[in-house]
Amino acid sequence: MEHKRSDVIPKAARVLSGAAVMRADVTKALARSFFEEWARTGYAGLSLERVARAAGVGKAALYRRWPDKVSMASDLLSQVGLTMTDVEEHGSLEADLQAVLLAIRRVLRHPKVRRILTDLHGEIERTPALELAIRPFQRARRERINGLIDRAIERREVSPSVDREMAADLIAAPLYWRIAVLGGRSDRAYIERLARITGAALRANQA
Amino acid sequence: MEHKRSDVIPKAARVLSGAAVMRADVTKALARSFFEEWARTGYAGLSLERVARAAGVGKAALYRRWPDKVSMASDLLSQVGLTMTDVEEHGSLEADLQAVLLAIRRVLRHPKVRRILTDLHGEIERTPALELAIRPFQRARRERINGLIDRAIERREVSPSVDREMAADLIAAPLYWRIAVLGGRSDRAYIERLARITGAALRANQA
DNA sequence: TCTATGCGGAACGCTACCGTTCCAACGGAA
DNA sequence: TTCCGTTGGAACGGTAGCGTTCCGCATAGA
Repeated sequence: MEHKRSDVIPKAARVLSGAAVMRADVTKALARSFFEEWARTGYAGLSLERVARAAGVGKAALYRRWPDKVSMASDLLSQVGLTMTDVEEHGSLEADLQAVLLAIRRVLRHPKVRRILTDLHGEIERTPALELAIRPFQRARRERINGLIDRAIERREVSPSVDREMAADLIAAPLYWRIAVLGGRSDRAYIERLARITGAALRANQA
Repeated sequence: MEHKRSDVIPKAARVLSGAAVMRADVTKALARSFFEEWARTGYAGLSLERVARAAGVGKAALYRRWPDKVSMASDLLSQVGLTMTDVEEHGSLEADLQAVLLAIRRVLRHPKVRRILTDLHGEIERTPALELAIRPFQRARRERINGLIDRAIERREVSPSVDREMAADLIAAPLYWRIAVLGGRSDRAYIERLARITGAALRANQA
């Protein structure tokens, strides 16, 4: 937060120094090993000493970049690319839904992402600073779903008085529950049917 | 598992001993403080030393009952009452749904339950033994939903070829997501609308 | 009353992580 | 080529939990 990387290494240092800048490969190795350890041990069990060791890096190099665990987590999370390029328009509510569900599944399929995400959801109540770090992700998902609903309203597939908040819950929750919480499978047929049924729910969703 | 309380204190000891049995009030204090600490620090950060201290009890008293953390957690979880008395029949699919949703909300409203549950879902991937301990709860929820669907089929409200697995996901997930993951509210109106919309989804759910 | 056992409390040795500090060595910009 | 900050590595004192062991006391059944 107040100790982002840019604070630790003021620009002046890069410009004025007649010598080395912090090595990008070391930073990358630390970030990689941070998420690796997070998935393995959970946030609470995460040891910065082990992170540095696993990265093949001295502890000093880590503490020179981030002052503590929560700053490191927030900073790294905020740098994860929001690969939200798709503004899908697939012709119908069900087709749009299926595209969104497939996108969610694509993310939740990575075991590391799945573990970090469930762990994060439990940890946020204990470490509120982490909530700020995932706000952008929540907003991104929300906007994506809002776009989907806007198009459905234009097509007169759902009522303009639809409850968007509930719609967001209806779309994201069942798949998250199935994959991340229950550890279950979700093949193509499951996604297709879930899209169809969620579509029916949204058509019935009006204030 | 292999170290349940009944193993640690064989019946013979109670019968043959000319003296004291382990005190129930101490056991109860330990159980209480175990869940308290769990909600506060998370499973990974849970220290048995702190549990004993908070219970006003010596560490020896704790280790005399359970050999380690995971045994204690499994044993205590298995003793939590499954308050599943209600076999609700409320006349319609939507009314039954609303009753189930209200029951779920009643559980998730307790902050301690909510914290332990989200923490548990994250921890299970790391500590598979915990999964066995919550199987009974999952089964109970599943049977409850199965009963609801059976009645809906009898009333010809949903197709007999309904996908029960998906139905279970559709019913439980959105409310869990909203309350436990997002930390959001869920007033009476929300529950009523969610019941109505979920009903529409189930009516559309057929193979 | 006698007696066996659980009781709280304290201490044991061990391991691990924190956050800091020092060092000699390396390497890129001027 | 010079020079200066980053590098990996090691060590620091401090905190904390684990799982065990030992006390002297309290207690409840025979």
